[in-house]
Amino acid sequence: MKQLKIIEYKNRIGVFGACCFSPEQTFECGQCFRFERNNAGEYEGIASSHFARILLEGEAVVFRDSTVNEVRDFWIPYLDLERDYEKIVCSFPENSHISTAAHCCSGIHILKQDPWETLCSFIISQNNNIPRIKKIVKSLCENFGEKLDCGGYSFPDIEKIAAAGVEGLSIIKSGFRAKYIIDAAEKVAGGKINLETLKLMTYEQAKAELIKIKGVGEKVASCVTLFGLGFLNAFPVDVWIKRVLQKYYGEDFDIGYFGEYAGIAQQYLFHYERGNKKFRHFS
DNA sequence: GTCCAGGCATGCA
DNA sequence: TGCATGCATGGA
Repeated sequence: MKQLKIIEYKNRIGVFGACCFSPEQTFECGQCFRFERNNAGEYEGIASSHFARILLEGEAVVFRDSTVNEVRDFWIPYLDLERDYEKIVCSFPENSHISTAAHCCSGIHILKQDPWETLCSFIISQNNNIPRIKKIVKSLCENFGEKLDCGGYSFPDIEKIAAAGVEGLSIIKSGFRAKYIIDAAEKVAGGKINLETLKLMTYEQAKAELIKIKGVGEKVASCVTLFGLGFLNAFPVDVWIKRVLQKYYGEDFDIGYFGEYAGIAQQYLFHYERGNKKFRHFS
């Protein structure tokens, strides 16, 4: 655990002492869908019903338009700023592909997102591309969320989505995923699945519960446990990760290879592999 | 027009 | 259990 210092100055709030945090890498690596880079080079967006503008200034993680309380109680946990990521990177197997990826993507933090928001977002992510996932999530919030002082919208309540039904949801154009979102909302709103209780289970138990929801399989469930429930050992395997594993680790890859922080390794590999493709594309 | 996108449900062997 | 196919939508 890192000891952080919060300092307020010129209507900004600076957090000092965090380890290896890059807003760009953290918000561009596909784990959340509501943050964008603005003209000032800050990352701005909404998580649940909290708005922030986030940037780096020297050693500090700086927040504009926030209060000290909000930074301390919401954003520091959300951005996982107290965790010692350097120590975790050192725990990965040396001289492997993960070393390169980790070095390159060392600014990624695993966000502690709201479980319901994460569940919805990753149901939407299936067989979809990131720009359109963002578009659909935005539409979901604008149509069913609450308007906030910043001008944006909160992520919608479970009950509001459950009440909308499949037909009501058609406005967001999520296609065949609408029925999955509604099934998730009904199961959670109806108490069949308690998302907070999942945090107290083992990773395997929590995942098994999530897979009871229609449209939630191994991959989506892994993402929800990793980004929404705090299981850093979760290792979501999607098309990109499959490619990486085959390329660098062979067919007989053992899922336990990266240990208790496999999810962090997964994000390094995912972001690194996607970055490589982009690079090739432009070269 | 065709292909593809942080998958999953379904049907069939 | 393992594999093929359809699925809504929109950008390249």
